[in-house]
Amino acid sequence: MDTEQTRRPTLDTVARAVGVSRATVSNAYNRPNQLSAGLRTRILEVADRLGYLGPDPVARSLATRKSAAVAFMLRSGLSSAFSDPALTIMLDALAATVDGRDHALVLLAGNESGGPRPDSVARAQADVVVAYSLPDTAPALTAVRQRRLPMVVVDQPATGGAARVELDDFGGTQAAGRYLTELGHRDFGVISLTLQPDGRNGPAAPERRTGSPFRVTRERLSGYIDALTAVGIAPEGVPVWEAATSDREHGRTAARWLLQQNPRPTALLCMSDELALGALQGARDVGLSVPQDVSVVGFDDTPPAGVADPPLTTVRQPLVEKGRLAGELALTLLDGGRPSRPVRLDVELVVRASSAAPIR
Amino acid sequence: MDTEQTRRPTLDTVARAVGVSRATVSNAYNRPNQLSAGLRTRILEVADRLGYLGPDPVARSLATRKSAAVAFMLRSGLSSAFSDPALTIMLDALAATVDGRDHALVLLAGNESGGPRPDSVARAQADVVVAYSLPDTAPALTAVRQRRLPMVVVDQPATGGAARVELDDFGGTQAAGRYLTELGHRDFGVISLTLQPDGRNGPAAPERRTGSPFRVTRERLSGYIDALTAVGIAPEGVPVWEAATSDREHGRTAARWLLQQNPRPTALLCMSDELALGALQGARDVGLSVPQDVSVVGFDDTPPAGVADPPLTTVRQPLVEKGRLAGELALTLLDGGRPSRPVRLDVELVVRASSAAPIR
DNA sequence: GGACTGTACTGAAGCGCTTCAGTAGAGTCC
DNA sequence: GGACTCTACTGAAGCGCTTCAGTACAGTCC
Repeated sequence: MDTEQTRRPTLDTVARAVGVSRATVSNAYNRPNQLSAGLRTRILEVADRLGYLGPDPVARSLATRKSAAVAFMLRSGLSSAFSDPALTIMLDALAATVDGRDHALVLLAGNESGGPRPDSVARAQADVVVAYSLPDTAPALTAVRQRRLPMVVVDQPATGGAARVELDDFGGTQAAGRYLTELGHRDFGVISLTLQPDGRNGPAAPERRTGSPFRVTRERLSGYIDALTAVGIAPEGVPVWEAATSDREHGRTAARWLLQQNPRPTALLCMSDELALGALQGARDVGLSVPQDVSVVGFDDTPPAGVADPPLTTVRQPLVEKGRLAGELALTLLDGGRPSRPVRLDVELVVRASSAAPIR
Repeated sequence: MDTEQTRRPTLDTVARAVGVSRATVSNAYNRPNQLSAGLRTRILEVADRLGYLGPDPVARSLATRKSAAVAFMLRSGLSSAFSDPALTIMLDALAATVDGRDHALVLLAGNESGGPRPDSVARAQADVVVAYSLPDTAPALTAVRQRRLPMVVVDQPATGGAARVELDDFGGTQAAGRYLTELGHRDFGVISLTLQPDGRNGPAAPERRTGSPFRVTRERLSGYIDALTAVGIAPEGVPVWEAATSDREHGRTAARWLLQQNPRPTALLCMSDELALGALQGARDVGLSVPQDVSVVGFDDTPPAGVADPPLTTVRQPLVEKGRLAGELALTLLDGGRPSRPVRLDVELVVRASSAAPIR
């Protein structure tokens, strides 16, 4: 007898209590115009009295094949969503766009392989997924495709009908590189984002630099290299440090190593502001001053770049715009819209005090 | 005929193809030891060939009543999770703790009422929920209780068996206030976090200051007031500005108004670093310098506080520890553990250059 | 060689909901 | 007053999976 008390009420409980069919109770919640206002009120009252909270989300999802959530696939741990400024700003804009759509945001953590495990994708309850800067080879991408979930990809090549927003990464680093060569720099060091999805951290031999599955890394590297070869610098001679993650600690380590090379670089080309900010510290560690002894350029133009000491010369990318666009594309797909042509965003070189002509 | 081709394969499809029962296919995925290794391999092969991705997450959730997700209830929009430094740092630590548990993180956006709408809570697919600094009266809390989901609350009173982690907010602001009175300050202005859940922004009359449903605001205000009354200052005479959200823009506006009051405060007591950072700018706006003309203290000790100009005197709270603890409590509840006694974290006054004795 | 024990697998009953094709009955129309 | 249309509601078939109580059968034991 008492078991009815302890079990959570369901549609059925309410239907029985009111003396109508289950379908009618369902309609009371989902299609108010399918029943008389009076009955509806009565149903809702009884439901309330019984402590029934409305249709169970999971059961509803099963029946409707919708889950009212947007999934976001991260390249690494959940934590990166809250600690990497470039990602945070983008997610912020994405969230703000998707907000008010009554969809929750599901964050899918990635691991070393670059992106979430396929089974956590298979398991995720979402109607649309946004992938951000995963390696082209990420198993997670295949999993999404197999589930036939609509997807928008950011900063990576589109695969099989995904909507895409991307950046002129190449143009950005090329501009930064050219700016430095024009200042007269000839000895460079590169602090790179991950080149290969094996979590390595350290100097990257030339073999490792080609065919990176990370579009962003690939493009940014090509842009820098392009600018250097344009003035006759041989790419193989340029030392590259590959940072396992984009944070200051890795940038610092990288800079310390690069500034020990011979010839010592007079300019450090970084692939993110966080790395560049770390490089600033690294230079200080080895007793060099920026920009007198060494110039440092970053990428992203996140807020810390502007207030760094010295303020960072960097390539500005429209992070907010990127997030907003990704959000809008996700909403379009959610409504059954077809993915439009890839959207490409422009970048802009922002010159500040961390760069100067080399001392002859 | 062809419809079989276009429909997504299910457990049944695979079972039929292999010629075994559905239960056996289910076992192949969930309880490998319940069938022979050979059969299992065969099933997995066929599944793979058919493009079957493994049990559908929603159906599985319905059958098991588990969803492999942790929900986080935000007081305001999704976006605050990525833009408020104090929140970001805590979430980062929480995420890092929960990570590797194969649970996704579901972010539930709040609205003006303070926290998510009850129906979005009712709809959320999660096994445990973490509530952060919601008003005591938040409908979302009731909804969680009705769903009988385990909950851990952070920075708010526990209700009905929730696990809790909280801060010595009172002690923190009391210490900050006392420090300033000891320096000789007697004229104060307070920049407060939201007092009442109606989204108001502006000067807060004394009626509005009592009985705030926000524990954090309540405690921090009491701490400040306590320190002031201790030296004979009447609380009603202290101007308080209530900021609708904790960001710099609001802090700036608040400071401009407070510094126009008569007598002009010689110290601004802020309830967050973001507000204090804005107050720094606000003081500058009206031609006052910090700390010569006016002292400013914050709360949180987020990274920007340390690098502000001038660096901010503030109350440090262990944000990382807070997030980590919340994560661990969530994991405990997830495993069916009972909530332990509330955990209370200590704070510490960090004196930097934004505060000084008033000029006589 | 009969009783017992595993092992490997199956059938069927849910999990809680949505939705579609109806049906009953009241109202409208000429 | 018969044909038609609405409105308000119901019955039942899923959605795709897990799980529990079996069953069948081979192996072990004395």
